[in-house]
Amino acid sequence: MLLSTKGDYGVRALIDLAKHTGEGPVQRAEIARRRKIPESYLDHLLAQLRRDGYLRSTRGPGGGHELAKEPADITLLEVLESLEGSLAPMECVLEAPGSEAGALCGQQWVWQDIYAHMRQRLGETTVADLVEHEREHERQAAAMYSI
Amino acid sequence: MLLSTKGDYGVRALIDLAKHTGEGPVQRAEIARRRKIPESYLDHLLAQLRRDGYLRSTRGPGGGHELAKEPADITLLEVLESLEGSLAPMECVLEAPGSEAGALCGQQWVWQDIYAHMRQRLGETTVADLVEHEREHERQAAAMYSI
DNA sequence: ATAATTCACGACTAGTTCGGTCAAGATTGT
DNA sequence: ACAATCTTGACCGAACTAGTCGTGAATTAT
Repeated sequence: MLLSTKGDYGVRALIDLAKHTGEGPVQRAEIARRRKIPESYLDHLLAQLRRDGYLRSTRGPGGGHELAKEPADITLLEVLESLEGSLAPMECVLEAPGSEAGALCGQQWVWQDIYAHMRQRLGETTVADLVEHEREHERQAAAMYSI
Repeated sequence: MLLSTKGDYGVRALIDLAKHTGEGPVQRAEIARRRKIPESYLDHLLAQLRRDGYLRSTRGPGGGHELAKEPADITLLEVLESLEGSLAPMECVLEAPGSEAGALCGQQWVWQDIYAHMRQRLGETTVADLVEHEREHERQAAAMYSI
């Protein structure tokens, strides 16, 4: 797996926060319950996201977490790289294309192509898109149920 | 990283064998030296590739390893999945698109798209292509040197 | 003041994977 | 017999994963 649960859970949390913008701070426990994330683990991910400026937190009763940016201004690429580090699929894609290490690898050119496509897709997808997709999914589920 | 050194080294070994088809068995030590792979580690990778039918080995003096298939009939996809297991970039891409786990994930649709593209590219690239690319690289390097 | 609520931060842990090494054995050529 | 070569499995340290837990700090309600 390229992504660990960090990238999965962290994005889930951002989606949850994006869906509740303008309703005041959302508590960790709520996010954890709704998105099925162990609460004490979510802690670390929220801390990371806060350090990188994606959300701000307030303590005390009525406190919680809020997005610090517009959902449409947060790309999947930047969030995942914040949570997971580099998304390079293999070591040698990070080497220069003409380098000795790149040539020794033998599959560098294939993976650099795949990596570029991956970053393109992740870079053009925002948290707002993810929320929109989820809302669409909910509408379809509701329609099914009403039949 | 999605790929460990297994996928890297294993493919290097296949490229090396493909380049020496028709010259009789190639020894482990030769491959290890040319491709900069720890020999006793390469051992395991050759064993895996043999089990999956990509090469055959002969023991004793003059023994070594040979490809069991045409280089053009070995795709990068199958080799890497043999060496690394599933290349799924995250857990939820393996869930059904409409499932509960898929919906909970939130980014499933994006990654299924990326995964499909990745498999497409890897599936249409063969060991023969990798060898050809390497030969092209060598020609260019030789041209540079002759100036 | 003080109690209750909520986040903040770091220590700790069990389990797994990574990237190997090493030793003992099997097989074959000379 | 002996040397070259592959075969197999045991073993190992370091790093990473996916958490838990405890203490403390900030804020609000009473």
